[in-house]
Amino acid sequence: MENTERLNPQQEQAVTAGNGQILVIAGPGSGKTRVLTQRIVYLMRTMGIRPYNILAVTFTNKAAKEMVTRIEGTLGENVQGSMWIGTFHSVCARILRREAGALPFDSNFVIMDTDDQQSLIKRIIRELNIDEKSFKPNALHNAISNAKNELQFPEDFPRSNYREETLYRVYERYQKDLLASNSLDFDDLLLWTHKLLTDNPQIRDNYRRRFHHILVDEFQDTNTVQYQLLKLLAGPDGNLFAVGDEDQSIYRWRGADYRNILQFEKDYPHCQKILLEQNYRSVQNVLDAAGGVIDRNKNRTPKKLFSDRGAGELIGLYEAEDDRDEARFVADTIQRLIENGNAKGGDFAVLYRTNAQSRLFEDAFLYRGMAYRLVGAQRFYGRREVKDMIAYLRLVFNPHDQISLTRVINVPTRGIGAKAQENLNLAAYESQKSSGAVLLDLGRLGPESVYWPEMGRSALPLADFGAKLMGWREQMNSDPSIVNLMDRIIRETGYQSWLEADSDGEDDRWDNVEELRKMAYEYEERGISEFLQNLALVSDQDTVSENPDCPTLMTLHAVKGLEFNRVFIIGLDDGVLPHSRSFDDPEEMAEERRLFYVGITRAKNSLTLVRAEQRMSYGQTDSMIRSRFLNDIPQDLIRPLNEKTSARMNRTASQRTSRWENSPSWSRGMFSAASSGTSTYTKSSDPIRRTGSSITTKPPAQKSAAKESAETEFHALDKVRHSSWGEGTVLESKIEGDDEIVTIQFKSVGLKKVIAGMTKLVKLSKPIS
DNA sequence: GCGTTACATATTTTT
DNA sequence: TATGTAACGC
Repeated sequence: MENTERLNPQQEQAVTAGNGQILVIAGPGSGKTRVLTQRIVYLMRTMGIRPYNILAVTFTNKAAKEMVTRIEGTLGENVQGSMWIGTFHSVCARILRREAGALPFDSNFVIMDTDDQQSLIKRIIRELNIDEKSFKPNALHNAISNAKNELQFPEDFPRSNYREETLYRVYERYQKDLLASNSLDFDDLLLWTHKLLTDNPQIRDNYRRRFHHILVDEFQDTNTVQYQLLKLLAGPDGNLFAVGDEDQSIYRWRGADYRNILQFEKDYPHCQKILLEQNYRSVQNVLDAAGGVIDRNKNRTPKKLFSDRGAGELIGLYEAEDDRDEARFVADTIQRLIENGNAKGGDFAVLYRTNAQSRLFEDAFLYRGMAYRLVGAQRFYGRREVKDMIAYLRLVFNPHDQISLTRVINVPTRGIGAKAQENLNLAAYESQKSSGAVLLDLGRLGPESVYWPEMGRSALPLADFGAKLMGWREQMNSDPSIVNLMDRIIRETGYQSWLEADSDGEDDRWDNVEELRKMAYEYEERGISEFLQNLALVSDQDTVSENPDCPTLMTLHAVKGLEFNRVFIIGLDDGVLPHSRSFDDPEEMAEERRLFYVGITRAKNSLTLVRAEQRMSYGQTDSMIRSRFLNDIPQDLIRPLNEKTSARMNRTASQRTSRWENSPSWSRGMFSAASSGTSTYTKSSDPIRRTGSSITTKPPAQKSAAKESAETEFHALDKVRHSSWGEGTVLESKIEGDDEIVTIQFKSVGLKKVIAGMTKLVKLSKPIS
């Protein structure tokens, strides 16, 4: 985003708005982050607010980090210690740990992630003898999550029919089990904080007094609890600065409700509403296309995005014969532009509705030997091997953690099967202890343990594992190093060789464990407790390089907040882009539209839309009709790409597939509504979930090409002086948007990132000694 | 326990 | 198609 220029009048108005409630509707690319950070700077510099009195809430760690970087870069002072900037979840976790005295759990609670929740629910279903056919774990999980988002504890949950009664029983048990392991799930963090602040007015008032100014990012994505929390913290007359955009709300299915924006205006009738419509990212054609699509939605603040970047190219539209042709077209186009020297790999993003769509594109890129980056569904922390190691550490830290125990008790397999676990759990239940406690008893006393006889044949392997667990606990207590503990666990369980033997074809699984080991290393000083506490709240995006020099493949959801020079949106077919699951619900259709809108507005200079007449889904070829959303783009902005590309493609013999080689007339005109209108649309285009790596760059050989188009003023190893942090050495400097972000190792305060130009940064001619 | 097979099931995933 | 898993037999 530009930043050397002055704020535009609306931005200025937002930044310098006085006290009270401010609602900033920030269109895509309108300098939202800048307004937010400048606002904080303004509060501190001009209004004299202490950082201690400011709370800024975001949805992602990345956004929080970015804000810290920018604020510190601008102010030239450290605010991280005093100002609270973080995600809803991390802020709540922090509050809960501070106030645990008033809560039914310990301050060192552990946060369960989605997988943990899922397996816990599965176990409960089995234990309560509930019919697994009519109550799917996923559905139950959703029901519980929704209940929590709507501020319902089990006792508040409706029980007016059999179904609800069953849900209630699972929910109640689920909550009980979580507390028994001193664990909270993501939703609990918000729910318990809400309860804490509601039940304890004096605690609530403490926080109200502290947070004079509350700022929220991505306000359209708040759910009920989150919005209620904000209101609790701000109070009826508080200073609440909310930035959002109804049009970019794409997480409805997770409880997000963009109508909180409307609600905000009702709840705070005196609020100031400011509209940011000037776009600094895209050319006007892209914005007009986006406007055409989004204007059809109701319940929104009408906006007219404008840009001074010129009209730019027309929006390309390619109607492929089938999905392979679709991938082929995109890969060829990208390859051509790169080879011509007209673009760099990093300029491109290929966006799609569902992860399954990435497959053909991966094939196409691999076939051409082109590097690409896949931002995938499978998260780093969701990987089995990573989760296993975390579960081990959690179990050592807290042997009563039943969920972790269940996860690793027989991984790698050590002769503790279903029967043995049953015995163990039963004995625990009967003696009113946790399974972990019984296990430790067996480990310590062996055959002398009172539990030994009832374990039957499984006594030995159980005692053996118990003894190991005991050893690890001793290790943890005598040696604070997490890495040493991890290494010992790996050694004594033979985890590495088991993993390597077990993983068929997947070569990078051990790498993931090593990656976790690295992360643990960073926590050596803070200790295992903090490591475990933070683990679930850390997103893996933080560990990934920002701009690789290659095209990125990702879902429309994942691209939110990013921008690319050239964007391809693929799969513009009814049933894929408005996804067929959304057909019967107008709200869902509106969200599909927003999703498309978000995709379009990622493009800075060039946007190409692609669809396919036929697609393969579940081994079946379906005829598709063009997405209804295409009709909402002003038609004079669209340039059909078919004929041209067809001519070129016929010359590229080596890349043909036999399929379209013989195809009679695959090249269609721009609007093939007539031909496709006759085709039958068969419903299922539901894709399959890919289990891939979270964020992968392939082929690895081309992974880390060092580039940076624009020239940086500072370079690695430059010695510099900063107005308040003193002297330091530049480690890295790179252009992000229009900012130059300089990473500096300061003698006084260590590693910091600074925005050149925002702060006085003087190059020292002579090296500092 | 482990390996096989049959079977249903298949958006999106900030924390 | 392709994947995760439940059920079965060794």
